[in-house]
Formats: sequence, structure tokens, C-alpha cells
Amino acid sequence: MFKEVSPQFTFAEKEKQTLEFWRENDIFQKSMEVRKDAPPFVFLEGPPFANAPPGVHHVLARVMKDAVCRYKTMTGHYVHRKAGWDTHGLPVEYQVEKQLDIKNKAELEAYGVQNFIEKCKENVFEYKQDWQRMTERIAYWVNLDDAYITLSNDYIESVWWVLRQAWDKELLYQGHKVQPYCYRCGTTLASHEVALGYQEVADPSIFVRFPLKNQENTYLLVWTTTPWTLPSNVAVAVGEDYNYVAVEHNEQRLILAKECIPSLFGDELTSLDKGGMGGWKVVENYKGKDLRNWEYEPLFDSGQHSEKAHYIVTADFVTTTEGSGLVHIAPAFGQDDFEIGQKHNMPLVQLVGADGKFVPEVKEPWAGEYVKDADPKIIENLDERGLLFKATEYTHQYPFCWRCDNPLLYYARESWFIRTTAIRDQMLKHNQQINWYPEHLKDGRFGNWLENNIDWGLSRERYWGTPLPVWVCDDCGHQHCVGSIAELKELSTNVPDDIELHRPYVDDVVLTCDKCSGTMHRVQDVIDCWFDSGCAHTAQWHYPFENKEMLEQTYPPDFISEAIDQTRGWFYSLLATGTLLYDKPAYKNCLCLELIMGPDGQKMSKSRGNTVDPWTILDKQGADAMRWYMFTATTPWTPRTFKPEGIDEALKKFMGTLHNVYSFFVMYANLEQIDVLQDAPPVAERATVDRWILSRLHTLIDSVRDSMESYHLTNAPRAIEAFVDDLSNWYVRRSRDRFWGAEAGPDKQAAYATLYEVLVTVAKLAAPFTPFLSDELYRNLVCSLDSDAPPSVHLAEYPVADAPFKDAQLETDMVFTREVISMGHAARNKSGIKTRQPLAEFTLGGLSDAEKETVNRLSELIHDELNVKAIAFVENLDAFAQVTLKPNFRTLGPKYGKGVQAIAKALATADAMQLKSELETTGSLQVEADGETYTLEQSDIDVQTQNREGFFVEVDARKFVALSTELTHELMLEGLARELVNKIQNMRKDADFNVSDRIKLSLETSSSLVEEAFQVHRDYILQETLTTTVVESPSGNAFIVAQKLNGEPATLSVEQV
RNA sequence: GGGCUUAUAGCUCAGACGGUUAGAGCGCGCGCCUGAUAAGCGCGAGGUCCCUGGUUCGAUUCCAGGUAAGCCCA
Repeated sequence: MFKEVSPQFTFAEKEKQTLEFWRENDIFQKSMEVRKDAPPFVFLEGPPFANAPPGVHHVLARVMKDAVCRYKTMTGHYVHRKAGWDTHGLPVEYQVEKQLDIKNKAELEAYGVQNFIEKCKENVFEYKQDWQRMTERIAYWVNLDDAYITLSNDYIESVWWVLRQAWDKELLYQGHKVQPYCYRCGTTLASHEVALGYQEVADPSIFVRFPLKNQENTYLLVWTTTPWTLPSNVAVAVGEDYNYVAVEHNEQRLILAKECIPSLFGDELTSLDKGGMGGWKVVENYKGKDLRNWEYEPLFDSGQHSEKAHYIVTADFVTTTEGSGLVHIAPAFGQDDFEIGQKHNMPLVQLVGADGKFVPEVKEPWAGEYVKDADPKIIENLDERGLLFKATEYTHQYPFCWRCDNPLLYYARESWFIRTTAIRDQMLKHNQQINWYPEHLKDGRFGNWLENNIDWGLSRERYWGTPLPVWVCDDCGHQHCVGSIAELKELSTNVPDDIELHRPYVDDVVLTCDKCSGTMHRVQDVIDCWFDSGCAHTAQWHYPFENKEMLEQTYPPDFISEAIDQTRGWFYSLLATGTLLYDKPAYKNCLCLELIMGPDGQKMSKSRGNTVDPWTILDKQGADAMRWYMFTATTPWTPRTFKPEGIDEALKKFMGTLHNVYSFFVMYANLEQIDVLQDAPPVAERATVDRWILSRLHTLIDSVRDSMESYHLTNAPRAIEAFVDDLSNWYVRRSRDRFWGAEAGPDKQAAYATLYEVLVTVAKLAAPFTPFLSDELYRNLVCSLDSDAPPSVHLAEYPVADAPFKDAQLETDMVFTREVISMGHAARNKSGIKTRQPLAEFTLGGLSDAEKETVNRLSELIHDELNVKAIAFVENLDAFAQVTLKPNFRTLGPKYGKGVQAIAKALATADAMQLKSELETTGSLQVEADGETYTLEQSDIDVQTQNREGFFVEVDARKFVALSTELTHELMLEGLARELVNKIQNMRKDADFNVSDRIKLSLETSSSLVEEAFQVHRDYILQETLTTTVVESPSGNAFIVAQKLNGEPATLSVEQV
């Protein structure tokens, strides 16, 4: 016996019981244990931050990962799935600063670094509970008890070891580069961080006159959008081969690129002319190189410096599409500028401090002011001195700090780099070995990113992160990179035994210089937290200090999956470290997810108020429905609009249908006390529908496995859904009376055995996607009967297709037959004759011999489904449908090319019936068209049918069906009998009888037709309605209803026996 | 400004090695069926397959250019 399936339930409630079962029986742990000796499959978890509660996009990522891991487990792998937590980095510091109301580094130092990082430690796990709760609820099986944590000493020590490897390979170096810098956070940002914060802003756009030396009243017209960098100007750049002009305007000579005249003088000067203000004219022409080394007067006093400055140089980055063709150069504030400065040995004038403010030494009124605030004053100052030519605004994309939203400054800073450019080619090579899903990422976005690789700016002048393990000698400047705690202890005398590898503790450690015996202090920086997570493949094992063999077994991991934003993040950092350490790819398969938009189609964000709390769905519709929606709605690498209604659809369409079939099966199997494991006839001896659904099932197994092997996590569940629809709406519908009411025997046994096998297999197939529903089905269907079976579907083997079950012919036959039946339904609809009324004949036309055979093989289904007594074929379509002949372009195109159009014309105008009979008798056809004669084979012609009015017929492109609607007396009686059964069944239901209750029936009618129908079909009616006694008149307890049966009056009564 | 991706019915998505009648689900309208009911079936309305050009006998599909959206880079 199976456990009864209550019709009163919610999936969410059932899921909680299943969770309880998994917890009590350690099912997750067991799923690992049973595969202990199986070949490994290594999943590497991209560690999330637990300092904010998880959202729907995390659910998406986690269920994708889970489905793959469950699938791999069931297909016989030992799946490594260690959880991980990301903990370091600026976002955390930022949150803590907000919490403590700390506004800058000075306030932070005053608060105390030690106190601060303790707060950070609390912060990073603030929502750990929420994460664990959500992880369990959505059935993401990951080993949370053995998670790697990037703040742990073990993890950091491994990261140190990685850095030391880079150091030994001379890939870790200190450099001076212009980098995006956040003055508030006091640190430079890596390119991927910068990318997070672009905003469109309006900045000042000014054209300034730079007075030339030795040429009176002549000025360079120079463009800039950062007036605050002008005081640090040391040069002006021009394009070597561009054309420049001197323009006379308002009694001044202005030098600019010729191409820039229209944008600067065009409209404006026209209007000036109109106002009688004088025009402009070109008075001199130059090439850019002619201007080289011309000197000009500095605009501001930039202090003393020995290097030559304030002259014109040529550079290839100068454009004339914007501005004036003359570019202001301030080497401290731009990468291009910096390189020019280096090349020409110009002074590095840096009048701005690390706090983003002008240094006090500046003599101008903006000393001490934040640079962007100083812009208006500088512009005003230039204007007063008559040096401002034009001031407007310029709207462009400018980077802001992704955390604190302040504009970034491009700023020359000292910092540490990993020379990734040195391993670029290897990274490109390894990338080729990675299977990307979707594939275009390999040579598209990710490949391009690698091509354009620049050295990895590693250091952050911050507090909460893995400390950069480089110590520098105070005396001789010797540098040393420490690669382990043991080494640290060896080189120092003041390391506490339980040293914590964080600031400020490591800052206190001093080493002795082995060059000069001086004192070495650690550099102040911590490292980019992307480097932390990028070492996960190694550091999660505390390699090489532990788990040496583990690393060998698990590198490179088989599978990772994160969102597209990780292209420049984790996908890159893993590959970079993997290449650096092992010269191998860092993962074999990468499933890249897209972002989730809110229900309004906009990117989900708190500020837009379009976020969806996963719990509103998990509590109501449940985790399976949410998972199913994630898998089936669209491919994971397509941006999706998250629609909660879509989850209702998943619930109804797939889960509801599957659950219905399951409860149908359980209800009748229990009622009929069927032992499904006994006496199941061999498949070959089962009914056609049985063989059909089993064939479909085994075809499905293959296709699901194929999809899963290639990480197409959408195709697999979609195929399962289509199958379940066939199962419910065709197999069960067509087999209903075999399950209930039929006499015991091989056919009934076959039906039960078939449906049982199908349900159990579907439960297993769907287990990676809907782990709860699958397990419920499995446990009731399998474990109820077999106490030796694995106690959960997740411990079972994934189904393997059995080739002999597959019958491709039968499957295509069924598709065709259902098409015919569907047309029959349509014809019935048109006739207005209900299906319960049997009809004499169903006529088919336009079928090939093979199709006729198909119809004959499956004629029983057609009789049954359409309620017709006979099936007939006609050859002459003419009476029912209009026929036209169409060329088969696919075959004729290659044969006759251009002639195709002429043939089509000829066929359209010819007598179709005549050509058709000619074709049928001779097997080919001669067609004259445009003076050419073409020979057409049978296969070159499509016979197409169109509806001819006045018949209850249905046509599609090639075939038609028709119903004879004439009702004989016998057919009417039979129709009435079925009508009686239907009414009685409805009455049983209305009277709340049990399905198996036997009844007493009475019939009172003035209609002789009804009377006759009841007499003729008495046995059939009694059997269908479980009537044991027919009584003359109803008793007082009977349920009595006056009915109309096809218009005939009758009063019926039913009563339980 | 550059790169990648996407564009098919009101919505969510399939699909076509280039073939002349492009599909599904949901939604909508009408009808039916129902002891599987968080159902089911049939019919109908609903398409410039983003636009323009090119290649071709034939382009929604291939190519080029453009437009729009998303992401990434600068």
C-alpha cells in the first residue's frame, strides 16, 4: 500500500516536512558518503558576502549550482562542494564606517584600527543566519559546516604563499602609476571596481588661452574638462600630423586644430558677425610637428622644479573630434599624461593631496579646498585674467566610487602590481580549454578582456583585507615577501604564537634585514579582495600547508557558476592565479548567469523598489516552484524579468500536473489493491499506449542526460515538462478506464506497471530540479514497497535509457495520430455534435500509404477518442476539399534554380486535379513554363488542400478529415446511454459519494427513446456507475434530480447501497 | 567612444543547414468535457520574425550598415 495522498495540501508545507526528513536522516551527508569511492566531480563555490541578506539573484545562482551537483551525484560522482564566505574588502569597511559614523581615514585611525577590524569581523557575518536558512530552504546542498572563509589565518596564509610564488617569479612589483583613486576611501581602485561606478555627469568644459612666449598676443587654445588639474599643467600636446592654424579673432591670434574651427567658431562667429563684433580669419597654417617645443607662459605658479616644462610636445592620443586639438598635460592626473611626462622627463607636479584637496602650499585662493569645489574658482580666476575663451558643460561617463559614490580622481600613486601581462599568453591559451556557457564568452567578452590585459593593481591603502606580506628595510630599502607563518616566525623575534594575519597585528611584526641587519617594517597596504577569492582553488584547502594530495585531485575544478559581472572579477582572478601557480586553466566548465530584472523590466535595486524578497515566494509557492521557474523560464545566460506570476505557472503546469498523475495513481492503486511489482507483463506484451509512453520516457532520459552533460539546464527540465504533459493529457487520459473499473488481468496490470515505472523514473529525472516533489514521489512509490531501496531519491541512480524500449516509429506514429485526432475534434466542434454522441464514420483523405498504415495501427485510439464507429479513407479529395499543387522549393531549387518561379506560376494556373492524376499514374509530370519543359517528380510536388465550404471537415496543409453526422436510431440510443452515465456520475459527485460506493438507481421518464436506451445499454450503464440495483422508485434518502438528456426529460435518483 | 549580447504574437519564450501556410505556454474571446480538479480539451482573434541595403530563383534566417535594449570596457 502507498501512503494516501491528501487532496488538501500546499507544496510549501510538504517541502518543510521533506526538509525535516533530510535533516533527521542526514540525507545530504549520505549522498556524499555513498559516493565516497566514485570518481570525483569538483565544484568550486564562488564565495558570497554574508553582510547583506540574500536576494533572488542568489537563489538563481544557487539552484543552478545545486542542479549540476545533484545530477553529478546521481550519475555516480563524488561531488566536492565546499561552501565559502568572502569577507575582506572595501564594501565591508564602508558599511562599518557608516555604522560608526566615520568619515575619513583620520577618524578611523582615531577610533583605532584594532577596534575597527573587530567590527568588520562582526559585520561580515551579520546575515550568515539568513544565508544558511535560505540555502537550506531552497535545497542548495553545499557543505556549510566545512566552509572556507577568506579571513581565516589558514586562508590568508595560503594567499601569502601564492603571493610569494609571484614574488619568486618576479611577478610582484611596486610601481608608480596613475590610477583611479577615491580620496574618501583613501585608496586606489582596481579596474573592475571602477567599472561598477560609471555615471553620466556634466563636468565643466573650458577652452583656455595659453599665452605663447616670444609671440605677442598669440595664444594656444587648450581644452580641458578638469580645470582643477590646470595648476599642475606642465605641457601641451598636439597631434604630429594634424593641421593647425592661427586664427585672428578679436585682435588676438589663437592656435588650434584646423578641424576644430567649425565647432569652436562656426555658429558663434556668425552671430558675432551679425552683431558687428568682427569675424575671424585664418592667418597661418602649421603641421602639428611644426609646433613642437614652442614654449608658453605657465598659467599658475606651480612651484620650483628643475626639469624643463611648459612647452608643446606631440602625442598620438590627441584627437580633433572634440576640443581644440591641443591637450593640456598634467602627468600626475592621467595615464596618458603620466607617460608623456616620463618620456620627456617632465616634472611630476602634484598640487593635490591624498585627501583630494589642494595642498596648503598652493598660493591661490583654492588652497585646502576639495578639487571639484575649486573648479568654479579656477574658471573665474582665468576669466578675470582674460584667459578664458569659452566655458560650457560637457556630459560624459565619469567613474565614481562604487561604494561611497564620490567622484574618482585619476591620480599618480605608488602601489603594488602583479605582472599579469607576463602570463597573458598562457591565460589566453588556457582560456581555450575552458567550456564556456554560453560559448561566445570564450572568444567574446572574456577573451577580449584577456587580450587587453594590464597588470593587476593589487594593493589597497586600507585596513580590512589580507595584508600584503612585504617587509621593507628602514635602512637599506631591501624588500622581502613572506610566504608563510613559519617563515614570519623565523625572520622575526616579536611574533606572537597565535598571530592573527590581519592589521594591525601583522603591522607590529618587525623583521631583521638580512642585507644590513636593519629593521624591516611591513608596507601598509592590504590586497585587493578579488585576489583572495581568486585563490579559492588553492586556499580553500590551506594548500600547500595541508591537503597536498587533495589539491592534486581537485585542480582544476570541474565546474563554477557565477553571474556575468564576474567576467572581470572572479572568472578572471581564478584564471590569473591558476595560470601563475600551475600554468593550467583554473576551471573546466563555467556556467555564466545573467542578471535578474525586477517585474518592471528594470534592473532590480532597492532604490527602484522593485526587489522581490525570495521568502514571499518560498513561503507561499515553495522552493520547487521557484527552482522550476528559474530553470525553465529562460536560459540562465539570458537576462530575465522576474515575474512572480511565472512561478504560479510552473506550479500549475509542471508540479500540479505531475502531482495529479501521482495522486491519481496512488488513489486507484490503493483502491484496487494492485501490487505493481507483481505480475507485470513484459513490455512487448503491453498495450500500444504503454509501449508508447515507455518509448517516450527512454527517449526523454537520453535527451535529459545529453542536455545536462552540456550544462543546458533549461532544455532538460523543459523536456521533462513536455513529457509530463504527454503523460497526463494523453497516456492517462487514454488509459483511464484501464485503471479503474476494468477487470483484473494482464492489461490492467500492464497499465499500473507502466505508470508506476514512468512516475518513478520521472521523479528521478526531475530530482536535480525539484528535489522536494521528486523525493516525495520516490519515497512513497519506491520506499513504501521496498525497504531495501535507498531512502531518498537523492541517493538513487539517475535513470539510464534502455535502447530496446525506444521505438521511434511508434513515437512518430503517435504524433501523427494525435494530429489526426486533433483535427477530428475540430471537425466535431464545427458540427456542434458533442463527443458523447457516437458517430458512424470518420473519413480521412490526402494520406500516403505509410500514413494510412499508421492510422490503422492506432485506429483504436481514434475510435475511442473521437467516439466514431468506423474509419474510412478516400482517394478523391475533390468532394471535400480544394486541391492545389505547390512546388517543393527545397528539392526544385537546387535542380532548376531560376526556373522555380516559372514552375510555381504554371502549377498555380493549371488544373490541379488533372495534373495530380497525371502525376499519380505516370509518376512524374512535364510542366511547360516560359518556353522550357521541366520534369517534376512526385517528391517535387506538395499537394495542398483548402477547406471547401459546407462540410464538417478540417484540413491542414496536406490532409483533411470529415465526419458523417447522420444519426441512426442505434447511434442515438448509444448517445443517450452515455448521456445517462454522465448525468449519474455527476449526481454521485454532487451527492458526495465515495468513488467506490455502490448505488441503487431509479429512472423515471416519459421518453420512449430514453427508456429504450436504458434497456439496450443497461449493462454498460450499471457497470460504469457502480449500480447494483435498479429500483422502481426512489426511497426517501435518495438524491433525486430531474434531467434533460439530449432534450429528452428524465428523472434520476441515486442512493448508496 | 569601443567590445559583447539580444531584438519573433499583448506577455514569457521556442524555431528554421535559406524554401513561399513561423510555433508553444500564459493572457483574451467563444464553446466543450469532467469521479485526475492548484485540472483538461477544442476553436478563434493576435506577427512588417527591429529597420535599410546587399547576395540569391527565393531572406524572418546569410552579409553589411543602422536603430533600440542590456552588460562590459574607456
